[in-house]
Amino acid sequence: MVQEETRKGPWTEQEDLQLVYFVSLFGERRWDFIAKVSGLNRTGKSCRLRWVNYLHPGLKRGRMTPQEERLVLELHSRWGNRWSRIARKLPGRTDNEIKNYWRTHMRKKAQEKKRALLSSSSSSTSISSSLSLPDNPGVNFSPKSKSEEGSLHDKGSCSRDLDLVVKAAGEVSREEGYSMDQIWEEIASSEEVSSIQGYYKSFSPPMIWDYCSDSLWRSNEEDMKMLLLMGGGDLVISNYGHGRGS
DNA sequence: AACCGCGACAACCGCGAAGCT
DNA sequence: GAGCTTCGCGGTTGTCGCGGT
Repeated sequence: MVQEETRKGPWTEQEDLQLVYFVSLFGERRWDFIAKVSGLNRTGKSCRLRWVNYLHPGLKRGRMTPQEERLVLELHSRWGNRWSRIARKLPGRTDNEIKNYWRTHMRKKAQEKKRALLSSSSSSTSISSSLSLPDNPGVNFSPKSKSEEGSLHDKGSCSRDLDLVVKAAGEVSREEGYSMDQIWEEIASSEEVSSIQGYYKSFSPPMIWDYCSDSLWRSNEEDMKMLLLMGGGDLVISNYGHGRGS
């Protein structure tokens, strides 16, 4: 038995096309089955992810709007890292997208706070010693990349409540180590208190995510088959957008 | 022009829950 | 009820493009 190795990495347009077609035939379930019969050399898991995060009709692409940003902050302060739950309240956005946004956004905030803290307490060594500066390797900030270590040269603006939270976080971290995520959580919850009150009450978007999945797609099924037969994949995929710069 | 830092996004992995036999 | 399979979630890593130096 010579089994081809399962493909990993970026999806090609052809793979997207195949996946879209087979999901249209069999629906959004039995991903292992779809992976098998489609001839895609992918795991069911990978197929599902690709569909949910990229190929699903009705996905919004592009930057988050200010409303969406506020809603993410609000919901995160309520539910924590329940990304899928948060995503259900943002039609067209995926949990992955929100998660990525959150990490980027909060990382930036945390870095700004760290810098603010350092500049405001340069005379005191107690707080700066709690942060994971290059010369303080013992503290659990666990940066995954150079970018997370933060540059000391940039300037950032910030609010008072954030200062308090990060200061408090610094106190704790001195005691026993404190993860970046925990600090971000604190930052977010303080932001929510200061700036987002009442927003959620006035914003309750329709849950199109809940009903768009099958019905929307099915209307295109015949078109899809035609395009496959005609070799018109480029057209279809361009409608979904494909990777960067589409 | 080359390099670097950073943001944005895609994709993988591990684990637990849910569903099925 | 046990064992197995499938699915979904959250965390993490990798890659690419862009702007600044």
